[in-house]
Amino acid sequence: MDIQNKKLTIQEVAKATGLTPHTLRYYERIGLIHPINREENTRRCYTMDDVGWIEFLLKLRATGMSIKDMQRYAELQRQGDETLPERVEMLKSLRDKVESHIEEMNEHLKLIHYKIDYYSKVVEERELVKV
Amino acid sequence: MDIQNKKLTIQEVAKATGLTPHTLRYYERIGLIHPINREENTRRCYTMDDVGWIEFLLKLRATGMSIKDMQRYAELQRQGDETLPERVEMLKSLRDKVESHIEEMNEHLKLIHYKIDYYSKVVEERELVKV
DNA sequence: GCTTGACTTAGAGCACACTCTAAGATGTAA
DNA sequence: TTACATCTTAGAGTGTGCTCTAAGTCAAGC
Repeated sequence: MDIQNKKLTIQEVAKATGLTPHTLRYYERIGLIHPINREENTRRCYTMDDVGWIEFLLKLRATGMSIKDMQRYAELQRQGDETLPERVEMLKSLRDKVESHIEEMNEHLKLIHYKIDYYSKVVEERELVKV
Repeated sequence: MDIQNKKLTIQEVAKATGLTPHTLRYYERIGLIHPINREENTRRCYTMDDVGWIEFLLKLRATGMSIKDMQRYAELQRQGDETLPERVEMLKSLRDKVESHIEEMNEHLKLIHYKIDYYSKVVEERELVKV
């Protein structure tokens, strides 16, 4: 069988994505994932495309996008190419948010470095006094 | 009155820090802030030092430190200089977490940039076909 | 003196994002 | 065939971090 057409069980997708079967069904229920095909029986049969989409979702999630916004994005995706401009706008807004978040983290990092250095020196001096 | 010794009401601290009075009381209740002095009556009287501590807390929070860890840090801070080594360890662990978080965000940012470019080109081509 | 508004507390309620339970159906191995 | 694991659903429960409510006290302005 073509590896691209390989069908996967919910367990296999869970293992591949790091999500639990519970969470995969939850994401489908709330519309983050389109209704997965059921082949032969009532059980879900995922494709590699589905896994790709879930991995993209996880990246959106990791950047701090809310479920609400991911639902909107998923809905647009299902509506087809007509919605590309709106999706680009969403991605641009996300890009700006992530960029300013990174800037903020870099600022906080400076303070953390400063505190580590300063406190380390104080500890050193206290050690010297003891000896 | 010396500006450093200026006493502040909960409203003033709320305005200065961006937290609400509710949240300020909550943070005190759970030990993120030491019990604030009550002068003349039962009402809280904050000092500039208190505001400085709260601002530091907000930076810890912004880096994703949990309330539980902030409680631990606050407790150590109140115990004095003996706990400096443990606080340095906490800060080092936070530094590592923030650094790898920033790295991850930069990776995600690349994908977002790529998608924006790719989709923008697709949209452009669709526009050309229409005209 | 009275109203208005800010303060106090303990504790309830909320939004988010899962995470799990219960009860039943179905597939797989011995 | 029997046992057991895994699947299904709807819906309840959980952890985190607030956020608000209720009921009462207090102080300042009209």
